[in-house]
Amino acid sequence: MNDAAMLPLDAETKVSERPADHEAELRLWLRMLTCTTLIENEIRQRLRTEFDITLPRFDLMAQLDRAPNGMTLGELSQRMMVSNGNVTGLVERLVSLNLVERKPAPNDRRAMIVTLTPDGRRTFRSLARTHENWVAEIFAGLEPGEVDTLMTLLAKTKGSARKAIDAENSK
Amino acid sequence: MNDAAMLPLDAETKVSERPADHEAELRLWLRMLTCTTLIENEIRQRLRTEFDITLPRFDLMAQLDRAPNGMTLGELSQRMMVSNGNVTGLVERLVSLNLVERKPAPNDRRAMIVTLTPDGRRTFRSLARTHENWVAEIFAGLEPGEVDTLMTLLAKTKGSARKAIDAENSK
DNA sequence: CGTGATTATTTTAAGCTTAAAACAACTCGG
DNA sequence: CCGAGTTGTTTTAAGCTTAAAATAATCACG
Repeated sequence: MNDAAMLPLDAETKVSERPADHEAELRLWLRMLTCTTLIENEIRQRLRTEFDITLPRFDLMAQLDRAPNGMTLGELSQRMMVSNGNVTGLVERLVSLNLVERKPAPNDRRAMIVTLTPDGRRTFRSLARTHENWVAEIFAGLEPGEVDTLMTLLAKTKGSARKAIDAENSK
Repeated sequence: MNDAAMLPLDAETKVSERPADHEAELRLWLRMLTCTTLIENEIRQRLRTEFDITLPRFDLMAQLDRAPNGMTLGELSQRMMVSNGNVTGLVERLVSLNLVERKPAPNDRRAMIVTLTPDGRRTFRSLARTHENWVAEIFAGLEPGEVDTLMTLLAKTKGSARKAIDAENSK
């Protein structure tokens, strides 16, 4: 079945040097990406057509909603997994819509603290309720047990990925 | 524990109208997104620093590599799940690098067929080998059985999402 | 045939995103 | 206390991405 199984591999041969025998992982990655993109595109489109807001703006507001005292731009960038400059621009646009506020941090003159405005919080909470229902509908075909299994396996995947990334970064 | 459990819900109340009792699905979606973004960012960065190519260009070439006779721009756009205009631009840039070729379709004067150039195919195949090893390392922490389970559950998730999307689109 | 709807692509404007460089403020060891 | 290195943010240039409108060719069907 598997080409690799037929090769007389030295026990010391590193995974990364073996010829193409990682199809299962590659197919898994592609499926994961397809699945995520499919859902993400749908949510993006619904946010736009039903609420006239972009997905990145929604995501940024979601982060702030969980942080009662606001967050610095750097924290936002880390949690959203996007670059610093990206957050600068997003915040600017949200400030101009009066959905978030940006004020200097009390203890560090370099940092800015971003918070939702009352209007922003009200708006986000309303969007979030609908958004949660969309997600529920999208995942409605899974049994509760399957949801749990996916949670666990994705947590494990994340751990595995982190490990590979850290190994690469410490080279 | 759950606010919703304390409300006197009518048995007829639709799922989509109940207050927030879909936390499990929402958390699953966020974890899926985090996991995918983590891996995607890493692959994007490696492609850039090690091969000086962007992820979208790599993805486009990957599609073409699987289609010996090339594909139209529309097919590319559908398979990559991006807009038509996006593909137009990507192909232009890849043509200017001599990695892909664009020629009129024989049977339809509206359509253009895109193929890898010999140079493009050689380049892609080389990148793809390394890419596959990266993916294998990233998923190395999963047992083969776990990979299978994930494949199955993601397929089911995709089906569930498709169903929800189609339902929405046919309204 | 001809015409109205559909399909394939490109164009446009706006916004998103990154990497890298620049700048300012902070930290800490000498 | 001061300078080197670090950290937080912004700026820049390039590329990615979308939605919507425009163009052009095909198709269906009366």
